[in-house]
Amino acid sequence: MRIGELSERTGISRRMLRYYEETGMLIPDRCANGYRNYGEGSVDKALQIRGLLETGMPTRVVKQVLPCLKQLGAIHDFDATPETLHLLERELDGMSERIAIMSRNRDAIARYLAAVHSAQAREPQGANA
DNA sequence: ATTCTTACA
DNA sequence: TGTAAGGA
Repeated sequence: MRIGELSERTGISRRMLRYYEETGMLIPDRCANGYRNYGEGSVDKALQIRGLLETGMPTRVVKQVLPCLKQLGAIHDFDATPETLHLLERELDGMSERIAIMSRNRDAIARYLAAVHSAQAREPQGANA
């Protein structure tokens, strides 16, 4: 399939799909006319890449770790290099740290919202902006 | 109509 | 990341 179809099927912009290729995370083959030609497996791969990227993992790491992951994010590669293993250990720490930060902000926002709701419940007339 | 590359905002 | 330019 060409880039347009993959984009529609994954919700990932054409721009980002080309970026995935540029960074070596998802490399399609080319048709005679120069158009990118993606295989069916590209749908899952693209989604997997986006998921990893959203955890804050840098593209260079995603590129290196992609062949060690399975569709849903489960590990299936038992012969990962020692370097990759170490890289993953560092990523795990980074992810934990980001999760901690997000948790703090989530709680802060939840408390703020609870306070607002509580105020509204007691002062229904509040005609603010 | 769709894609391609390069480059700028 | 989006968008524009200039081609195929």
